[in-house]
Amino acid sequence: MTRTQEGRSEERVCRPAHAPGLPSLRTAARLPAAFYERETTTVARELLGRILVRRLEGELLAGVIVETEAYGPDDPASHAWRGETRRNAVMFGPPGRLYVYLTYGMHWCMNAVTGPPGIGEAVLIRALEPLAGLEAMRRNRGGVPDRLLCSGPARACQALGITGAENGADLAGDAVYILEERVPVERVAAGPRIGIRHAVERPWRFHIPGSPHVSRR
DNA sequence: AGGATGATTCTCT
DNA sequence: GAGAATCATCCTT
Repeated sequence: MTRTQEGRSEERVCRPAHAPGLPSLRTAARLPAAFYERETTTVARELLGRILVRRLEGELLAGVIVETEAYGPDDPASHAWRGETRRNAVMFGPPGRLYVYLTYGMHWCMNAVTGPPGIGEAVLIRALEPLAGLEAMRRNRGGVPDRLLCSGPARACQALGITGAENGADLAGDAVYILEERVPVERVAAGPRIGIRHAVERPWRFHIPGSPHVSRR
């Protein structure tokens, strides 16, 4: 346990930014499009433990993906359910792109597009374990406890400064990218997705059990 | 042109 | 556990 400036007690949550064995955030290989061009639930599981990197104003922010949700195939809960529209068009494009949308008028959420072109499927990135650029994340998130910096799809986007401007970005590019190397993931838990009205029974939410950074403890 | 609707978060009880 | 905030998008007149 450590003490924050405000005196709250909280768990020590972050891996050392330069721990041995962690890849270089700038130069390490990124996941190729072929990784994403597979069954969406498989991609959702295998994104856990990968490092998502955000280049923001010359600074590198990063976090380990600890929670995801699969959307598709044949999924009434998916934005793609009623076909392609202007908002969800990126979902129907090539895999390995970022699909960013606005919900409730104020919250951005990000997805990794999966499956072959023409198929509208994606993986919602729901939570990250902050790894680098924590000062910027704290700034972007308004000084909440570190455990809450990226513990939800909109929180993660706010922490990383991801908005509609990043919609369609190539995840093998330089603005937002995901590394190929994976930190050890002991177990993966599967359960119902959060906040949806349709197809609530499908166990398409995946997370690393025990992580203090998932959206629900 | 207008109304309904969220893959959420925060604050309060 | 409930309610509000807040608006781009989508679907119906």
